[in-house]
Amino acid sequence: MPELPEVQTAIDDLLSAGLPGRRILEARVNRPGSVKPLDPDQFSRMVRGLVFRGIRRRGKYIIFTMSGDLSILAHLRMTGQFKLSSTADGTDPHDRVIFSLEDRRTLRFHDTRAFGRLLCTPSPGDILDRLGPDALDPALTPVQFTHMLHSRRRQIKALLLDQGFIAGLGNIYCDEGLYRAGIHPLRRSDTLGSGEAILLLHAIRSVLATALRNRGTSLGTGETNYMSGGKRGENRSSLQVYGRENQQCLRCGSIIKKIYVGQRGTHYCPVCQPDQRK
DNA sequence: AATACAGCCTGGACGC
DNA sequence: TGCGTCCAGGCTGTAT
Repeated sequence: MPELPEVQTAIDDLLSAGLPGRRILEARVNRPGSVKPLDPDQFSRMVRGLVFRGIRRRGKYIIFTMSGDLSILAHLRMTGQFKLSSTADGTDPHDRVIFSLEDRRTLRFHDTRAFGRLLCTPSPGDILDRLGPDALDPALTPVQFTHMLHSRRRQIKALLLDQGFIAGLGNIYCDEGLYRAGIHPLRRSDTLGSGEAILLLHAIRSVLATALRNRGTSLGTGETNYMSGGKRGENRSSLQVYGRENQQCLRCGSIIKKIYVGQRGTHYCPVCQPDQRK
């Protein structure tokens, strides 16, 4: 599932493949829903002739800075991937949007489950300004993070998943961060001591940094599996709780539990993350 | 303000 | 083997 490390890996791969500087000759939208709320013709007309200038990330959004003061915002959601091919390969039914580039390569937005979106806009801030600070933004200090947690009173796991609170975390790295910080996923955010809050931010960043080094987490195989640059991510072996329900905790040997928090599967160790709800 | 839940999708895992 | 059923996930919109 693309979360911050997977999105960053996708960006890094596009950068090293030399996407910046390339011009879009034409865009074909195979699935109208993938460019909503624009309609396919509108989208194609808008991006035709634009040149990729830069690629950045904010939370889980990819921001392609384009010529003409436009941006293309991409959200991969569950199964979105960008594929850059040197030739016009055979058609794939899951290539939702296909960009023909001036250098004869093709950039494909491949998305099995079709949850992902591409948006071309002059004002990406309309969307990005709704996000909280990026989890890896050094401007987010432990002290600020502590204040943020104390100003809300929600279950910590649900809060970390809220992109308007902090941007970039998804289900996997939330569970991993809470585990490493020893915090129960149902703890209310305003009951965390400042020591715990600081530990949590550090744990989250450490989990993300490891995942980034491993090029993200790929789980199963096949169509729904995360890949970038034609390669799987190697982070799965670094996961300590996610997907390990009914297995032993690697730290204390207790059995990892799975519960649901806000309709999301949530994995934790009942001993290492004691329930101290107030 | 927080929570719940449907809806968007479809491959893959599972049970029979 | 082949069918049916359920699940996974991020995010938005609506209702409570």
